[in-house]
Amino acid sequence: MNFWLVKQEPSKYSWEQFIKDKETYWDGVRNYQARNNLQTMKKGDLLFFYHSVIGKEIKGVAKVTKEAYPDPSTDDARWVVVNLQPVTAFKIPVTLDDIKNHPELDSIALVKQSRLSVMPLTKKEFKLILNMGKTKVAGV
DNA sequence: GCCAACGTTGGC
DNA sequence: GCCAACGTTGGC
Repeated sequence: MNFWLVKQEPSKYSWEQFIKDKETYWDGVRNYQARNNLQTMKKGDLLFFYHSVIGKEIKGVAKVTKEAYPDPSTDDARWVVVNLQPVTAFKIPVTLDDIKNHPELDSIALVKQSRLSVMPLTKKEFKLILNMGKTKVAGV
């Protein structure tokens, strides 16, 4: 299993909306590096959902329910989406500051590559952040 | 194929 | 709301 972090501005698509929808496809990625990460995702992989710009915090955990397929929001064959379902909300949101202040997390892509919207995490990093959110997920 | 111009993202 | 960083585009 692989671990990921995806970003979205809550004014565009929020965690709260995601919970209401129960499932969504992650569209609008128009960056090759992010796209390549989407294509690498496997069903059952776990992701953190991060709110950029407003909040700047990780809100919860989601899982991949369908692997990459062509983005229905464009005719351009280069872009893909995956389907995601919410798994659990964090008891405590983990902020960008929390991550920057953690010695083992201050060099992850979220901090170093602020414009990348889909990025991989190691299992160790995933566990650390999960603990900071006071949240548990089966199998991690 | 280089690189200047431009557009977008996202932290501040 | 500003602007730095960075990715993309297009002229040469």
